[in-house]
Amino acid sequence: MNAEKIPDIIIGRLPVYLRAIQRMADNGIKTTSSQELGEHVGISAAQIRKDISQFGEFGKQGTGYSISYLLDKLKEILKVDRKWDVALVGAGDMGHALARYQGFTNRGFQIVMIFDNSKDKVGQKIDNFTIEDSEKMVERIKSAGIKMAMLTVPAPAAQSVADKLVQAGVRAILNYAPISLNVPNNVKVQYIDPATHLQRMTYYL
Amino acid sequence: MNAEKIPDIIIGRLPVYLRAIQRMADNGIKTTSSQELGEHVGISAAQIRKDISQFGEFGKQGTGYSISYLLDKLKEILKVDRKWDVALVGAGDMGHALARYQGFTNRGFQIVMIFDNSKDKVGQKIDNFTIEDSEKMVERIKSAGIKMAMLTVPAPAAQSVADKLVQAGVRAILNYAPISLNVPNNVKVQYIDPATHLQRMTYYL
DNA sequence: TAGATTGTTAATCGATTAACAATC
DNA sequence: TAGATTGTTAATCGATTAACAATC
Repeated sequence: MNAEKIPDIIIGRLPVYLRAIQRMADNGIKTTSSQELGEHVGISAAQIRKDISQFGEFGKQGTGYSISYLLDKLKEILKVDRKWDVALVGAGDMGHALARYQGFTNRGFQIVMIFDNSKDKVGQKIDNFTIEDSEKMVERIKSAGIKMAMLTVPAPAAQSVADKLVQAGVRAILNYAPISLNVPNNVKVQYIDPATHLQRMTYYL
Repeated sequence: MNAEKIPDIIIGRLPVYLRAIQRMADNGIKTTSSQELGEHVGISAAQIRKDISQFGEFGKQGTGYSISYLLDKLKEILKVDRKWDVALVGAGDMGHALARYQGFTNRGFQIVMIFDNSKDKVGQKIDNFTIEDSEKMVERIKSAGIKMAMLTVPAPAAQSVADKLVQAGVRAILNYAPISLNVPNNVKVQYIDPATHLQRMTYYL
């Protein structure tokens, strides 16, 4: 493991490699090469080798990478060799879809709390979860030591909820609200805004 | 308008600028500066000026940018000064959430068809939409001339559905399935995979 | 006018690619 | 061994930043 700072852009590609390697593992494949992996994810073989080699020598000349070994290493690097508790804020349609999404559990995450500020929704159930009152959010997150949250509230509420999440000790926010969030440097935000993503493609049509 | 090729990375930032400018317009603000806009979106003022100036001289020295003018120009550049028809494939929880999402219509998009391959779901309604049979998808999309699609099918089905979308003439796919898609060069794909996005942040925790 | 802010240039910084010795 | 493929270096390419003349 290298002590120098790894660029964000490399960290951003690792989950894509991990996803592809996991899929190969699920298909019973035992080894792969930077070339083959590159074809799967649409990235050059040279870049994949360079990215991976930032963290150690995980391959073997002549034969490539052991899938199970690389899988373990990538999970370890990304710290998804454990399961992170995640709070979900906003129990609208998108919140419901995420609460019921089956794809988190194999990939290092589990939703453990759902909040909403509507008195109608508080107390209702989504599968096994009971929607809790946003008023108790800071306290609940803080005492549970939760570091990650997903934000599916309307845009006008998003910044003030984000502020509360930060106050509660959350360090990583997956933001579904269509607005840029202002957070301290030590807090990470990832944005998912379907309209923004669509707008990144229309230019080329 | 500049004839040279604009880098993808710049095109990718424009929707973020557009979103912020739209918000300022909604708040009744009339002008802004590269500095102010930069603070809102977390990008340096120099970069914003450079990005915008690729497409023309939209600002005024001393006073900055007219919000309404910049709004119009950004929409025009991104081709969201019109409304794009979008097909939605996969009527699971995520498909339902997108079908009911209110955030597309002001931003240049409208879902016009929803497909699923489950015989149970075909014929059911989501708000005003009737879920259609995937078997008719290629024909329906082709005859309607639809160029954009959102993919919310399970990962194992995603590639084959993407192939059909391409065959139907779709040129832009917003892919919610947790898998890298293989498409021709003239087809754009954007990826939304919440687990991948979360995994981009755990490294820093 | 004086102050503010653009658009743009040049310098810096960072990322990607090509190439190949090392070696499995 | 011969063939394949890594890890790494150096070269190239591209993106960001700093600085400032132009000008509103």
